[in-house]
Amino acid sequence: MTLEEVARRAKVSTATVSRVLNNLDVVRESTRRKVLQAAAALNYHPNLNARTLAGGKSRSIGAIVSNLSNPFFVDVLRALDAAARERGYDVLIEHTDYRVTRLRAGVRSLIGKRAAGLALIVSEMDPAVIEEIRASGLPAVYYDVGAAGGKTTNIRVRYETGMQRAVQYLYSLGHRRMAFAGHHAALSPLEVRKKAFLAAMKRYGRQVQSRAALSHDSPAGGAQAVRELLGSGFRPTAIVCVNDYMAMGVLRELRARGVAVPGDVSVTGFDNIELAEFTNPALTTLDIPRAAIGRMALEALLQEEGSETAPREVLLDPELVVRDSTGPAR
Amino acid sequence: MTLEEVARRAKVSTATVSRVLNNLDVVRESTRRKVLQAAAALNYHPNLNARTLAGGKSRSIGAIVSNLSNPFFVDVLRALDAAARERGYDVLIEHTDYRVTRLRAGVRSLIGKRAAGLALIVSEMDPAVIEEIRASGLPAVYYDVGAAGGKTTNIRVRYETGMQRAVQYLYSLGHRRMAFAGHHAALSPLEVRKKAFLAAMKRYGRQVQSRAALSHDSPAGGAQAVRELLGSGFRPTAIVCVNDYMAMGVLRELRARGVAVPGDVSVTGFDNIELAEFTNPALTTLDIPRAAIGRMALEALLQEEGSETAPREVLLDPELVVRDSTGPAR
DNA sequence: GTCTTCATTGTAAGCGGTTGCAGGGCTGCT
DNA sequence: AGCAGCCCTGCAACCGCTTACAATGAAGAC
Repeated sequence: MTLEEVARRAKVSTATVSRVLNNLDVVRESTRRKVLQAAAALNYHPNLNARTLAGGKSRSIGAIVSNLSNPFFVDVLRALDAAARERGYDVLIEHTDYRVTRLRAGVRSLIGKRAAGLALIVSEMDPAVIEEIRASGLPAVYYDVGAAGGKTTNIRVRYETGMQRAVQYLYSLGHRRMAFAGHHAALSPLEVRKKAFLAAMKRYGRQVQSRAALSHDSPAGGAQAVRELLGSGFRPTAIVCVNDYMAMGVLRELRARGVAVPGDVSVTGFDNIELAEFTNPALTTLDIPRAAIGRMALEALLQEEGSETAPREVLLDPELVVRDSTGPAR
Repeated sequence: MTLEEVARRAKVSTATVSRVLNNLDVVRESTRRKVLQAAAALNYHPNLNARTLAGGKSRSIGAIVSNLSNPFFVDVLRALDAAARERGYDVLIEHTDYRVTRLRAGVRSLIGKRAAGLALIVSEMDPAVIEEIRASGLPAVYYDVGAAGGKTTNIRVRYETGMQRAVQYLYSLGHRRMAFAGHHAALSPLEVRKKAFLAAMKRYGRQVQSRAALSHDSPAGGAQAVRELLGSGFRPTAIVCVNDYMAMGVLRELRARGVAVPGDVSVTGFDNIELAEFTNPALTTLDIPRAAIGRMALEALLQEEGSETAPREVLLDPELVVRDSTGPAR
């Protein structure tokens, strides 16, 4: 089915059909109905590829996340999607599984599809990719990984602040041996979180001991990290996790080993995903406003388009949410 | 950047550039290099819209799921994506939040983008949508909601079998008062699962009592269902959940009310998502081969394309996975 | 009744690629 | 030297839709 066939059937020109389909009000009501009827009768679906080609602009924005299985990313995505939908855009979702090659491929694909803007909510990054995006001229917003110049907005979370809050809280509960359970990601924010953790530890100097174990971003990875941690002989009284998703595995593994939480070991997460409230015990964590991030990302992208003054940099402070996975050190 | 600019810079025709970019081996090596160099220098990204328009065929397949927050859907999506990627396709992800209007919109969008095929992994459905897809002529695969005719493949899970296994297992543990915690979905498979549960119950006739509570698909919804269930005075010794995702909320709410699992009440889930293993207690559930579903969906779509004989109907049997959330009735 | 104006609709030139067909340059053969 | 034949390229039509501009006809102005 093409525009032309519809036009033929409605006995009008393709231009008119196009006008009707795009709600240009210049069309006479009777003509409009005729066209709509013809389109319906033919089960006509406008070719969106042709549309954006001819129109020059696209109504979709591209979003790339690292891991669709980690609810954090999905939450941001959903907010982004909802906001986009409100403005008449749809979003093309791409995911990388933390691999830079896939990041690059995703970006290329999105640019190739001529997305109206790019949202990179990823932990891995590569300068070349940033440069490629900049050169493409597309408005972009980066979460955590900073990028400068061009139509770029950065949304970042002050992990140092967050980690400090967590560590300080644990310290105040008497914890002096703390471990970090994270995962390898080419760059921030995981690296950042780990560094933030170490920095927070450093403030206490010799008073506290710490140690870090890295695995992959999943509950299984969290469990693995615990095994590594405990296997090493280091006996932490608290484990700070890079995120809630991994923390779920940390909790399970501790339980499996007969370690009571928070009796023997306290555990904290990061992100405050919905599930953090449903673990047993409920997880103490640091809240990041995921919905706001998604919304802001979209705003930023469309604003750039309108060339209004967009906030080039947004900073968010994680809030400590105390639940049941933390308690006084034994 | 357009093909033409690259051509100009490389001092060749657009046809040649196109050939190079598409790896048509007829091009002389030296020319090829020249073109590639020009393209790189210009940070050229082929316009995929123009490409599919001109080429007539697209390299992306569309996938629609009901709820991105429910890991079940994400798991099949990932498998689908991986399989697609292997064949040189990418997948356009659409999600509906269980709303038929969004389903319809998603399908239209996907057809408009001229996806090479459609995978509908959704719980809600509408005959009109099925008809629209059929009329579009696109190969499609449906998970659970059956559709007939056209280039259609159905993948379905024998919920009756699964539910029977769960109920029978619970029955053998002495349970006689069982409840079902599910959620409203316009159609299958939720309705199907509920019906399957009721059917399984019916086999025991008067010997067992049952009751169902419906909320929305989330841990919070599961908690809500428990509140409704217990608030009604019905005191089940076992709660069968429509899926693991909701079961997580069921577990939490029971705990919050001081109900021991499985001491006082046994709980079963459905799907066997990764997290089922990480709940406390670990969840007894019914396994559905999500990865296989994703893979099969893709195979089916591409097979249709090649017009080979594709299995029109695939049936899967859920396996009972016993963990720690079930035990003898009190 | 004639001319201007406005509301509608049509014409046709792209948008950025792909691809069938034609053509130019070389090679090898007689 | 002359010619067939193969490589490699270029030409140009077309994919389906948007949109600037032209054209049509009816209504209003004088």
